[in-house]
Amino acid sequence: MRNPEHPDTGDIVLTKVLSALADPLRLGLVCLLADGRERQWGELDAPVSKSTLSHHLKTLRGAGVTRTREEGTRCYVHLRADDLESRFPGLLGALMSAAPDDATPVTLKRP
Amino acid sequence: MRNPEHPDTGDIVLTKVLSALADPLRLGLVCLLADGRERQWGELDAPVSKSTLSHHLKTLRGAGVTRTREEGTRCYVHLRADDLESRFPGLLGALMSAAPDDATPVTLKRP
DNA sequence: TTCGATGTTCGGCGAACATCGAACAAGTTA
DNA sequence: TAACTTGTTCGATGTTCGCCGAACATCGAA
Repeated sequence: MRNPEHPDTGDIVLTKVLSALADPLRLGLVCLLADGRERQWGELDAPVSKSTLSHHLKTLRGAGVTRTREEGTRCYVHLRADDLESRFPGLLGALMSAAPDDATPVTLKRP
Repeated sequence: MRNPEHPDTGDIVLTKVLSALADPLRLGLVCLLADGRERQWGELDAPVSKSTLSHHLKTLRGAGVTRTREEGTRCYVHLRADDLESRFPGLLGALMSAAPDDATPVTLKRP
């Protein structure tokens, strides 16, 4: 992730957001991040390989759903809740209240 | 459409709805239907072939977004707004307020 | 400087998808 | 009955997607 590409808030495209959230695993990631806390890659316990997880996080990032911050070799990710709320008012809340049923559960590795 | 398959309201899956709505053309169809009126297929003016339109409408139907009714050789389609609202409160409204920017415009033939 | 940890990118695979034209099925109408 | 209208289904084609392992790049620590 040499150049983490994050779309500006105004450039977030609805269909891309929907595509990003249409995958159960990515929806699970968003559910986990919905508490607003920033997480490090390594904390995330998802049932896919490292490279696949990287791809999914890239997809979320490219759609404007999450924002990634680098610190040394580590990456931290958090939900762009405020940006999404201002671009698509009410959408995130509506999704989160129904999402847990369909999302692939993503948890945190033991502290 | 020998057997129009419509999922029960309780069986509507969020990720399928999001997938269905992640396509600009299908989003455009939903925008057109958002006024709650029932439309006949022939009324829909979309920039794709007949068979492709049929496929898209089948996708929406299968996801539980629309409901199709047959009458003779004609088919009428309408948005399952109430069902979606009860299953995912607020979702449709949040989508519709931002959708027109990204959706492929679908209009009605000769008004 | 060498090693280990952390992510990214690449190549490849099978599955799913979007699209079209053509053929088909089922009613309506002449 | 024959012709027309309406929508579905069937191949075929090219694209995208999700997934993996392997190779690579980068940084911090020993």
